[in-house]
Amino acid sequence: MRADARRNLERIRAAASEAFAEHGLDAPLEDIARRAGVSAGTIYHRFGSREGLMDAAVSDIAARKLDAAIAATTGTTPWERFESYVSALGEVQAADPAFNDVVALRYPHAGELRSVHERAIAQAETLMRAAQADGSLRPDADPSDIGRLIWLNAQAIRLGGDWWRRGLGFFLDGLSRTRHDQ
Amino acid sequence: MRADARRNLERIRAAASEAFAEHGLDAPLEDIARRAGVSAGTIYHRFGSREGLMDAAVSDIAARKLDAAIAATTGTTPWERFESYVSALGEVQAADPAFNDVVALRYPHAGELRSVHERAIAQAETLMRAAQADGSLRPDADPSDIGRLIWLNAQAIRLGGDWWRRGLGFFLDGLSRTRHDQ
DNA sequence: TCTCAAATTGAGAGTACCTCAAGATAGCCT
DNA sequence: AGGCTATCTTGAGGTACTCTCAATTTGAGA
Repeated sequence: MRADARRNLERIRAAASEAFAEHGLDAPLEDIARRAGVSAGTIYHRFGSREGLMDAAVSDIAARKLDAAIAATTGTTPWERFESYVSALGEVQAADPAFNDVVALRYPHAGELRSVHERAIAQAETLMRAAQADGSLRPDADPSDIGRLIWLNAQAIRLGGDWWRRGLGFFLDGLSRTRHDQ
Repeated sequence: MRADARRNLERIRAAASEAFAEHGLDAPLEDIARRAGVSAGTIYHRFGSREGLMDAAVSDIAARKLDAAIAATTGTTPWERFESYVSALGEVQAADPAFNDVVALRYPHAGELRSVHERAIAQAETLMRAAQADGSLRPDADPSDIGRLIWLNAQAIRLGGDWWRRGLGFFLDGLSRTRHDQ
């Protein structure tokens, strides 16, 4: 790759990271092109598509943020770990609109982002199964439910504000085993 | 109003009702104009804005559907009535994308639609307070939570499929008092 | 310095929103 | 019946965005 091309590639990547972090993955490519001092055509030439740019600009950061959420998971019981992970993930989502869009799989054709999404869900499924085996999570919940719950939580986060924490709380209470013992 | 104008108005209203019912309130106005055999400009001249058209084409139907959901509410206990209403509303939302958009307040500037939305939420709040007074709904839930819960449920319905019923079930279980007695 | 592969541009086609000046016409009035 | 005008409709045009591609510019090796 020519030196000027490499330079532009980096500037585009940097501009895209900023724009996506500020406005989520919907940020107009024309804005990104302007910030990078190139024309929109250059972005398509380099990255092929909007999804290609997102993969290049966001997937590393997103993967690291997911790792951070996994690492932030605490708790002594399986249920606590499950709850802790989903909440920690939500906090990261709330702090970064682009990451929230990744978790919500807003752009399913961005392959790298899709991997991050899938890993986020898989982690939740693992913790969910453990909590279920332990008896602290209702047995009639299916692991496939957790992907949808996380998607829904992403929508609540998109709403803005803090309410999502309450909403998630209700959801988690609904998933817990306790009330079904009756 | 001139006879030709009245004729066009009716055709536009009919085309809009159809298009909105099929595709939700996002249906392109240009499609509606084509179906009605007029140009898009005519719609703006008549209805002022997209919101004006939605009010004219959808609010009556939406109000009637809301009435039907309220009427479909059954149950002997306050909790049952609350649960029944939210579910019945969801069924109507799932059957009509435009009504779902009304409930979700996708277009807050459409005044008539906003009224329907507000009435839908107010009804839920009333039933919620009754269930709370009765002790069957957790006391730390706030009536303002129900508007958000219904909004979230509308997003789940927009996802498509049947899953929303499960999601709503988890939510309602989370709202119920039982597990908090411990 | 010359050359050409690589890189970039910007115009253009497509989608949708909304506006407005100009042209078409319904229907009252004579 | 025919003319007049207020009413109505049109379609082109501006905005914002996506994506493509032919034409042009430029880096850097020979």
